[in-house]
Amino acid sequence: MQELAVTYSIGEVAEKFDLSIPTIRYYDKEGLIPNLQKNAAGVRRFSEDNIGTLKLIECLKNAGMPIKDIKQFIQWTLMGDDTLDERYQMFQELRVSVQKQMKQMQETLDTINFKCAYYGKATQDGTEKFVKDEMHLE
Amino acid sequence: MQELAVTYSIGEVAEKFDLSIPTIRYYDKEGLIPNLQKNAAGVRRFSEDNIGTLKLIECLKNAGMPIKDIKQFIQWTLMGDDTLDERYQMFQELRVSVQKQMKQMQETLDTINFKCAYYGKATQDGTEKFVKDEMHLE
DNA sequence: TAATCATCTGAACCTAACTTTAGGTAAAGG
DNA sequence: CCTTTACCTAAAGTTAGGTTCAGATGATTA
Repeated sequence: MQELAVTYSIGEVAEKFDLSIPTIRYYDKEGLIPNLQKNAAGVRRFSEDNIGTLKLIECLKNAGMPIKDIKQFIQWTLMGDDTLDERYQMFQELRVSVQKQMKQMQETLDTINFKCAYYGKATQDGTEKFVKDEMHLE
Repeated sequence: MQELAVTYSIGEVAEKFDLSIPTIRYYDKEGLIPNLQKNAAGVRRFSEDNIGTLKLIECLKNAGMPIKDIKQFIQWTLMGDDTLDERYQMFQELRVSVQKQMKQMQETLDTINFKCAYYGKATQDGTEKFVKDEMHLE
């Protein structure tokens, strides 16, 4: 019984993740995509597993994690069950960090909303003069 | 009647905003802090107004705005009421961008929470084997 | 008076994360 | 058979956002 393994070209993957082809090659060179196979001609073929790794990489990048830390995490996954504690701790710290970032971003959004109201009024008035006084002294 | 103007040294400001002194000088050099005065000896003295500008700079940085765009905004504020439309539009676009970032960060947090649960179980088991199957099939 | 601070300037340096360049290979279409 | 397309490598280049360095100044403390 044969396994029919679906794979993707680097171009397809780039499209899928909205990353440039050189970026994906760079991630590969950095060791972020383990077990990435190449065909006889040396062309990369991405498995579903590799796609999963890339999804996780994108998640960690969004969390603000630097490439070298992502690399460290990938190394840990390759080392098996001995590194479960490190990985668990990493995600717990990451959670705290992301929660902090979200709180901060909410404050940022509040300020921006205030500024939108401020400039909305100011553009209506055609000047900052009135809104400036209004909003500063109660 | 004299105004007694409270001012701060660069060291105090650095402390207050948790920025390095060179970073603040760099912002000044980039023109991000208009009307920043220096005393007779050439030493910067930060007014409440300058502090307000720095607060806004921090907000815009948190929103992911690059320094050159922040600079552009500061230029606009210096040009007066003629640039109200530009500033209003900038903040409206920034709002959309930050809302998008927050949504993305929530998804990131969801993934991280899942991973925390996954590795919590795995560390208890001492192996990924069980939790891997459990969480993938069903 | 001497030394220690905190500050200054201009210029060089640094790091992360890519991007670009140059030159080359393999398969598919006309 | 020729050309276009999609891919390859290694190495150099780029950009943002600072940081570090070298040498100088002025105010305070021992």
